[in-house]
Amino acid sequence: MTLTEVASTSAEVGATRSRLAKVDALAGVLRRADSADEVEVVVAFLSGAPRQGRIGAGWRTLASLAPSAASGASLTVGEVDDALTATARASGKGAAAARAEVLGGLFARATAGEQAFLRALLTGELRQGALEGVMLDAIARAADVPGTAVRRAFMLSGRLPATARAALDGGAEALAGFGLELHRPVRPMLASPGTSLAEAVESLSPCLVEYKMDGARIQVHKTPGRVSVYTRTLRDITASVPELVALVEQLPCHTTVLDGETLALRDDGKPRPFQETMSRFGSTQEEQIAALLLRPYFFDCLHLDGRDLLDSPLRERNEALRAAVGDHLIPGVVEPTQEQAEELTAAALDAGHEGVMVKGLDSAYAAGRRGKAWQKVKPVHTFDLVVLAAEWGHGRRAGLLSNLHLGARDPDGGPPIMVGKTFKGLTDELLAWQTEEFQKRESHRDDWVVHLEDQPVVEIALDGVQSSPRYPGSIALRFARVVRYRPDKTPAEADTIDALKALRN
DNA sequence: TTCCGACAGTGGGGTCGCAAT
DNA sequence: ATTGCGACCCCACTATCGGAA
Repeated sequence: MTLTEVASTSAEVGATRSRLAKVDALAGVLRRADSADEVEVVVAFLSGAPRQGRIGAGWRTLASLAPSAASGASLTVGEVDDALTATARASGKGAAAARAEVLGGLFARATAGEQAFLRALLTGELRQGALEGVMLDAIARAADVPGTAVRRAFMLSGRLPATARAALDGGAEALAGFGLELHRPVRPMLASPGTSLAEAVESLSPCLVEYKMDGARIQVHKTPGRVSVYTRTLRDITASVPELVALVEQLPCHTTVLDGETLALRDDGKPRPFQETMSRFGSTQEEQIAALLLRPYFFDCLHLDGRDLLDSPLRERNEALRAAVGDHLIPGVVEPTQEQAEELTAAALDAGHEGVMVKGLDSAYAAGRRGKAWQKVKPVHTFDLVVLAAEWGHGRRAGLLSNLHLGARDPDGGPPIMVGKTFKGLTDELLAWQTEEFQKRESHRDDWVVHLEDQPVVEIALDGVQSSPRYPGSIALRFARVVRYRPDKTPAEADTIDALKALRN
């Protein structure tokens, strides 16, 4: 199959807003693939995720290529796939030059339309309104099998191209062949935000409430003599977490798959800031690994000593979990009253954790989905801050002022101190309003930023603050989002940076 | 007819590894 | 030694489509 056909399909998918039409177009191109190998490549390209993963070249590298476009189309998807493999393989001294060489050659053979597609694909900005979810439906359509069968196979294999290959090659039977396999990670179940503790407990009852900790998600597979540890995105990090491996080896079970959170603690038992856990988590250096001990807190069990539990209700998985992990269980309470749920939440916050998770005890493990069966409840802090400037948006926000620069009041009377940015929480209406209003209040601008005088006050919700090497006040907001503008307030009435700093414990 | 689940898009801060300077 | 890029952790929220109620 030619790259042109894939690129034009992407354009076709991007041109319609109808999801059914997107699925039609994608299913069509999958049916026309010449081989099973080609199906994998086409699925990868049109879901925005090349099989090579990240290839070590981003927007900066691509911008430096700037070759002229070929006049005629000649590239096949197989050739492009080979070029990406060669690019990803480059390492060591001269790797950047080698990548530029390969990609430069590839781009020189591509037409203008093909270049645009490749550029979007490699920077992760396909913006065709179809990624994994829509592609799953397209695979089901192309192979004429139920969507649920495709979704399940994807959840278990974690790989979309391999799922598509099985569906188109062997149909429903091949898809049913995917099972939970030890040392092959499944996509983790995700949670959605809950409105309040009372509502979450009420709507999910009978439920389980447990601590929500501020660390990194881990999935652990154990068979006799072997332990593997994976991240939320299914990356294998076994080699960089030896203390977790050693600990799992000692657990009172032979074969298991566990889901949990890992983080580092202070000497007094309280959690270290997320930044410190991440520093340790991301490192592969031995001294760093020895310097800070990661601890696991398990909250789910997908397999125990020969028994698959994915489809079992949480109640049963929780019983298996308790048998499997000993005292490395995350603190929680089964079928609490509202009062007990509140007590647990207070205890979690008091211990320095983020909040709690509320989970329906009758629910199966719906991997890879952000369903309502798991809800997180965290306290929200709101502050009145000053808008210092705004940046022009991209994509569907092109031509609109989007990303706000936020400042806190200086208690000593100086100019506001920048503490972060946000683009979240803005409706189309608000985007349109601020684009017009801010240009009236403009003091000056550069390429991407419009700076304001007569700065408006905006109410911002946030999860907390963290220390920052970037901002002048040495703190930055975590997960800031707009609640509403406060035209009734002046910058002199905004919250101070000291009030924000008080959030740090 | 209305409601709501699922999806994609739009980006935020921080840290690490690695190669180039 | 420092800097910049790329990758990957954590994450909230809105708009939209189309099936469910």
